[in-house]
Amino acid sequence: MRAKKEIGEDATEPSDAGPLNGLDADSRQDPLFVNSLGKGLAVLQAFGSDWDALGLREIAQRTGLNTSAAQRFTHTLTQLGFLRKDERTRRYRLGPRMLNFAYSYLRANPLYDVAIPIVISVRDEWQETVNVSVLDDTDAVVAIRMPSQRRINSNTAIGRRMPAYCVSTGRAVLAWLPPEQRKAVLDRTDFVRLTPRTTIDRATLEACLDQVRIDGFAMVEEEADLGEMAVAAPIFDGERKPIAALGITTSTAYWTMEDAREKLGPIVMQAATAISRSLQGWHAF
Amino acid sequence: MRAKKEIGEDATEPSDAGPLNGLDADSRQDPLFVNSLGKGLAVLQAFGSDWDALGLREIAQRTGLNTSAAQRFTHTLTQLGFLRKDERTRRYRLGPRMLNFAYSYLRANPLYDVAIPIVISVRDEWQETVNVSVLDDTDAVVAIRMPSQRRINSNTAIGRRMPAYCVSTGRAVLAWLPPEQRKAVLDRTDFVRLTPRTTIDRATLEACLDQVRIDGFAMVEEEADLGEMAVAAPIFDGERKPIAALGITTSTAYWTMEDAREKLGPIVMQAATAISRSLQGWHAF
DNA sequence: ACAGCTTTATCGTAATGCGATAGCTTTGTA
DNA sequence: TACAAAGCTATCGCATTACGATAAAGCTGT
Repeated sequence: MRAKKEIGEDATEPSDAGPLNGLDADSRQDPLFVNSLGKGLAVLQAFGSDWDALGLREIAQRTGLNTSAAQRFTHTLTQLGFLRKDERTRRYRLGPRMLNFAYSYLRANPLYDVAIPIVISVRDEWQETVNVSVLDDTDAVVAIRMPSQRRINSNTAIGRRMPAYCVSTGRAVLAWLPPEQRKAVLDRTDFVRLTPRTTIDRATLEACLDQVRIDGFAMVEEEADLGEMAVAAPIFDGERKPIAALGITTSTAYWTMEDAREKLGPIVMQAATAISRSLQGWHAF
Repeated sequence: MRAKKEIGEDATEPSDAGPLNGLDADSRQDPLFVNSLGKGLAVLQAFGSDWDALGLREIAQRTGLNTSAAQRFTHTLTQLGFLRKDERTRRYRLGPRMLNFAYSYLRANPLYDVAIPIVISVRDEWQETVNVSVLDDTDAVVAIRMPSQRRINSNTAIGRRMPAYCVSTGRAVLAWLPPEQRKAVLDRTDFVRLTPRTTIDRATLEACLDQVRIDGFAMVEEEADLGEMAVAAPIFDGERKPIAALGITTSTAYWTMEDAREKLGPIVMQAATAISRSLQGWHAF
């Protein structure tokens, strides 16, 4: 009975195998993969943006775990302080300890220290929302965000993930990726039309990225959120790898494309360049 | 009973069964606690604020795991995208996915949406660093931070944790906790002298908290960081439980205590009150 | 090139997590 | 108020899963 189902090798086994219905595709044939850890993290990720707390049953449903497993994992996470439990309603919420991870990430990354003062001064000078996003595979993830007074899109916060192809910061990084990497990322990308103006045609996008390289910065108008436009320029690490981008997000109500191109383009380029300069000697991966 | 037999009906098993009794040794008393999850999260938390990536051996050392375990957990976390591995140096770093957790936490909490516009307007009007911290047991954890231009303490970022007793936001919350809760928290607190001016005497602190209640806000000067002073007022949930505080942090070079008390005190009180007002109907736990 | 150290791969073992189930608490409805 | 339904908690035997020792393979530096 040991056997461990080595894929198609179990002629001796009485044809059971089948309905093990492993919930996680990755669990099956990777002997180094610790399933319990994956499940536990899945529980944490089950907490979406809902304002109400989750009951055990709902957590189980969202993660695909059975009640017993959900019970064990919520219990463990509560003990460790990552979840909080309302003893009265018996529901769970994420605890402030979840912020620890962001802190560790930001502090362990020179990008944060270097970019913060620059982001702030650009924001204050132009009174527009400024952010720095890093590329994570096919997504652009907001790492720093300083909202302006007039346009506070509060559904954006640190950690927000958007498909790179349709946001300015994402495109700024994509444009400077080595060709084969750009191709690889776009191959993995799932092109979805987020607004009527989203570019979902691969060829169009590639042409756009080429133009971005010529311009030195990326511009996007209403391709991710209606009413928003953004301008972004790439940030490079010490090996000239594009790892992030600094972007200004504003409203189509305040700027025309032409104005933005003319005025904000040079601003983001300069700011991003200043950050890259301070990142000499840093190797990201 | 005996379910689980759907898979591979093996009656052949001689039912020897191991005596799993006894032998608890030092294993955890808690049968619901999933050790693997705890260890995996310990690995994530092993990444401190160092800028250099960690090798397997160092991770093992920091977490107290042996090499094999560290290997499994780093592997798993890398697969899941939480760690990144430099294939050349074979070292690990936290990946941007770590920011997901912060995003979920912030978005799932009405405090964030409500506080952001207020924090921004206070910051812009006074040109001082404004933040909102939530109480997590004995710690105050920064949840929102808008640094001013003139004082950018970049070693503070979202998620920074400070002992509640020595920071203004922490004291503002402690002061309004119900007496028995305040006592319980302080009982658990480890009083450490962070600067020469830190209050570490319990009685002095309690008197200070009582005064905070009278004043309506907390003031702290150089008790956590030299050269810094801060003023903070409590934020309440719908059940009038103090859950967080809004604070202004500034430099002793710009303000005297008297000026700050007179001018900033009312500001933070008003801002915090406005936030609390919008939090009616919200029950935190 | 060799020695020392770190990382990767392998594998037998038993401890750990699994999941069914029964008892208990809360919520909803008449 | 009582009853039913749903959700949560506690328990337990079993086998799957994680454990950790070890050997092989890669680096690093003298």
